Amino acid sequence: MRVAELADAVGVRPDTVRYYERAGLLPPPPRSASGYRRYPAEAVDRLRFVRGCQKLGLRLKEIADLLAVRDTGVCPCEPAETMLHRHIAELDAELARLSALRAELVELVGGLPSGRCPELDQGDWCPPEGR
Amino acid sequence: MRVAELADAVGVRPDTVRYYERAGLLPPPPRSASGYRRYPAEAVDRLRFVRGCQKLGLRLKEIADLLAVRDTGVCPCEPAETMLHRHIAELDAELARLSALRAELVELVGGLPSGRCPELDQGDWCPPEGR
DNA sequence: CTTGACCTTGGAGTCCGCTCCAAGGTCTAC
DNA sequence: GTAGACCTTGGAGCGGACTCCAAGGTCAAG
Repeated sequence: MRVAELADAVGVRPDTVRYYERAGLLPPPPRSASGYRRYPAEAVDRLRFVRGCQKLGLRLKEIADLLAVRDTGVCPCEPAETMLHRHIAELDAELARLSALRAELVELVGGLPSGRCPELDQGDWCPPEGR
Repeated sequence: MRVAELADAVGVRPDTVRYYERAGLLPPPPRSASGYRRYPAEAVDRLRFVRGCQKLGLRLKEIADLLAVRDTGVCPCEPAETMLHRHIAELDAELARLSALRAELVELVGGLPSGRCPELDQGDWCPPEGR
């Protein structure tokens, strides 16, 4: 299959497929006589693996590491587990941060219409009045 | 005050202050005879306003918009309220997304050690076995 | 045989908020 | 008067994952 066919099969753009190749996620495929990339059917699986991992929040570098293990013929479950545990911890931290931020924003806008402009901990909302 | 003094007063780097100036968040200050930036005391307030807004998750462009209103002498509460409401909605969406992702990861790692490698919705975890 | 859709490449641009650099000038304390 | 800490500028680099470009080559349909 050509690059656009592979891309279509997984719902990405041809540029993205070529980018993954440059990034080392997809092996350079064989070429037709005229230099076109000709992908074997397994390329679809591999590309789907990449997209699946991305949906889980893994970065391309991490996916590349998993694929490197997978390419030795070993299931990358073990490194994946460590990786996913770390990601869960990161998510927890991010969720806590965003929740706290949300609470702060809600409190702030809750006070806004009531009358006077608030002051942030630092920095006046209102312009200095002619001082 | 000099740029490093202003920066120290608010806990940022001199480069950041100059960056904010280039970005239109801080007005170009008067210069000393030798070309050094000489900030008036009010610059501290303005810089603190910027950092306070950033802590709330506003982007520099948005802060610039608020400051543009503030610079007309009007309190930017009204645009800020609209902006903050939008940010709360964005936070809600992001919190929902991350929560769902976390649940998915937890489910996935929960099943991992039990025995066999899972398959993602798309893309095998395990390498193709000699097919 | 022409049209138009595909393909190739390397490199640049995007967003965001810095952060760092080099090469030069200035200011302060001793 | 000199060391060393500051200041100036424009521009590049970073991270992350693309996305787009130009200039050229290829291929299938009509």
